[in-house]
Amino acid sequence: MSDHVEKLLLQWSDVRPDLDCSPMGIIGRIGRMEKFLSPSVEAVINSHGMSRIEFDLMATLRRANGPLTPTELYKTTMLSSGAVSSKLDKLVDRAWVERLVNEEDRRSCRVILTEKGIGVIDPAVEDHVYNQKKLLESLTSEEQQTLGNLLAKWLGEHENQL
Amino acid sequence: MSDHVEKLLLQWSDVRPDLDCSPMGIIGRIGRMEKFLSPSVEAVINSHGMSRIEFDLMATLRRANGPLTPTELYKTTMLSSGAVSSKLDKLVDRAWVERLVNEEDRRSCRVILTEKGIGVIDPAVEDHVYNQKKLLESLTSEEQQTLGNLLAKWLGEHENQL
DNA sequence: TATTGTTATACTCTATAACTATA
DNA sequence: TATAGTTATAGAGTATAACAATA
Repeated sequence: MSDHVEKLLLQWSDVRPDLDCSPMGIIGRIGRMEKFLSPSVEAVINSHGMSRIEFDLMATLRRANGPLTPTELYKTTMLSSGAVSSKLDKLVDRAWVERLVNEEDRRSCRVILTEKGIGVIDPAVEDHVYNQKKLLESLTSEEQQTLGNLLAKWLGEHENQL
Repeated sequence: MSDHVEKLLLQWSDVRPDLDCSPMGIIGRIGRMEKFLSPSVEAVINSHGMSRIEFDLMATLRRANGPLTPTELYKTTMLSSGAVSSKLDKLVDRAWVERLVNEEDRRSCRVILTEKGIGVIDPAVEDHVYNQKKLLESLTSEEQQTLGNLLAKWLGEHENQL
């Protein structure tokens, strides 16, 4: 069973035999796997009445198990500060999160999930994880382990370059 | 050296010990690796005076080594037909590609790279591949091989579900 | 009637920076 | 003067479907 990128590499070796295109084999496939995964992940999340970004914010708050500032939120989610602000507005509208005044530094605030918000994000995360599990079933659990470790190794070195 | 997703999994196991979040370890990392790779890939491509989408279209034409219809282009690049149409307009403006009339089916056309276009895409691809190679250097060539094979296996089964 | 490609629309996301209120 | 967060703006991409020309 060959994939799209394999055909692409064959074409390149015909047209530009002087070029070693093997790095495309990995980076091209990472991008392609992302493109295949996204619609499924998005669909599950949307079925819980939220966008993927809103899910990321709520899930970040949930697993932090306590208040976070908008700055902490945009740094861990890799979003811009502006994006976090406007998304928080919409989550506050739905009473899924609250902004608490920070008495120690009144420029800042602390964002928390409401009880209602926890009631929304918990089943969403459960569905999300179940969906992810199904999506990976075409690899054995050993292959999944290996894949996860290789990605973790790469990320460990690149994230720490920041 | 631990990565961001590992910390995230630890947090989940604290807050929701009932949930097996290990699938996040792979899908989360795929998305995160993509987010780290993109800016670098984009920067190299932009330095050749084109957007990533324009690069994808030009590279697709280059390795096809002959004319393609807009339909073939949007299917292989996973873009919408509308996106391809408007991007082709801009590439035609720069005289990097041409639309040839298809005498056999006058609804359709055949898109080709001009000599000028080939002169632009070839060095861009060379730079792109070199950049990708550098980006992967934190993995050994054996690890790269394993990673590519695992991704290819997953994609081979999912792409063929279409 | 179906298909190819183009065009138009509205929507989302992004990046940037101006702005406010505090420190 | 610097920082935290909000707000406003413009640009790029996407999805959708209406549309014209042709089959």
